[in-house]
Amino acid sequence: MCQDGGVAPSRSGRSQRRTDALSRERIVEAAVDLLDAAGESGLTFRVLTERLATGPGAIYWHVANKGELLTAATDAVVDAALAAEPTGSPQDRIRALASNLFDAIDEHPWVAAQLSGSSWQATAPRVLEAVGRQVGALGVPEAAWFTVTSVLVQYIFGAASQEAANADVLADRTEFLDTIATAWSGLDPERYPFIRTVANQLRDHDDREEFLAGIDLILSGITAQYPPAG
Amino acid sequence: MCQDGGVAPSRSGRSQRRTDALSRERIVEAAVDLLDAAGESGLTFRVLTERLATGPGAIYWHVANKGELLTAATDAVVDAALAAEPTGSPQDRIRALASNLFDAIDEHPWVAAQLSGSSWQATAPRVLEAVGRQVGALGVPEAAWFTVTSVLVQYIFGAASQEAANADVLADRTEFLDTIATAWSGLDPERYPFIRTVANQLRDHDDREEFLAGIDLILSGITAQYPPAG
DNA sequence: ACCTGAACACCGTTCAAGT
DNA sequence: ACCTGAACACCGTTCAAGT
Repeated sequence: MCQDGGVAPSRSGRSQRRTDALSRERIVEAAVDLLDAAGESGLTFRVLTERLATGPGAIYWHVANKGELLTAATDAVVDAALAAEPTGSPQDRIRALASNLFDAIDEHPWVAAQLSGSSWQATAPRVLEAVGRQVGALGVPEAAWFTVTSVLVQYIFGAASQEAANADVLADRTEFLDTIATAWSGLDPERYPFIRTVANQLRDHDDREEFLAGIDLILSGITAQYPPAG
Repeated sequence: MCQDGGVAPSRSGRSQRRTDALSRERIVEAAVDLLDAAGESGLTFRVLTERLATGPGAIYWHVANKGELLTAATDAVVDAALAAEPTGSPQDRIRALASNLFDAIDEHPWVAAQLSGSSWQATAPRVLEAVGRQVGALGVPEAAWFTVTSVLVQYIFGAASQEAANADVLADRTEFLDTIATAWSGLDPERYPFIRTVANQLRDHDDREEFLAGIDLILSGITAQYPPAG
């Protein structure tokens, strides 16, 4: 709880450790930990104050309210995912960016719900910037930059969100897919002919692979609609 | 409120048989109303019991907990959006389905957050079935049905969710876009060259049009990767 | 400036009791 | 079977008071 590990020798009998003074950064870090451990309902001010060994008022000094804390936590995760500069062809870079974002949401499933809420406002510019640059490099005409970039970003977060929705439900991946596939196989064939046909494809598919296949499909569409100048 | 002894013979306008008895259906209906009116935080058991003139225990008799209620409400909205059978070419039908889902989330923004949570489990089969049938009709080989359908559905919900995120923040659409565009124009040009270039495209864009352009882009990709048998 | 901690209004949920 | 309503544990947030 209050491990000190402090470098500074202090005149403390019962004084607060200055080394781990509370800060916005430390609060956000703890929030991410709690969210990772137990999902959105795992982040409460009581648990947070206990973890940080303070009172609620201390946290409110650094953070306006729970919403802002959630936004800051989301921001931290997305920023980390965008930190690595991708290399290679524009296509390769788009795949790498998409991969990193997908993995980040997979590891922090609570981010998905945030991004379809008001936290999106704060995060959008950085994500659009990172993807948009590569769209420009792809040779897409400037008039279509925004549209094309939006499609990619919306797909990335749509796919990652559904991945997160699944991750929420069951930890064991293959067992989970098996359960769903079996459930789907049992649906009324009159009403769900497509689902039944496809149930077995679900059984041994790889989410990440499927996701990247989707990126490639969209990249194909971009090339088809905006062929590289030649 | 208006407690109405039996089945009143109605004569004019919409005939609405009112029964006093509480029912799951009536509860879900009220929940959707509350969510529409004030978002996710607008749905509380207190407001709900008041609206339905009962106690919490009565609601718990019909519904297991708040989560189940939220899932049921989400289901109701999505089902309504899928109710209309689309007509025309497979492409037209996919556009129509996408439009209907987009509009449904635009009208009920709280649905977006639900679909990236556990409610997705319950809703997925119907959505996939509706879209998947058209993918089959498109001439896509069966081995790719699931992948292609997933891409479309993930894009639809990704785009709709971000639309919902925006809708949450401000009611007035054009004023909102203007605010964002202005904010974007003010970003550091060193770090956000793409965003700045694109800020003006944002100013007079139409969300729905943009969304449908995205659908067309993906349809292009499908045709490029799986050309119709000649 | 930064932090404490009791207090407040509100939340989802339960349950003995009524019909 | 269906409903009532008081009660419970917990939540985000505030604020007078301390350093």
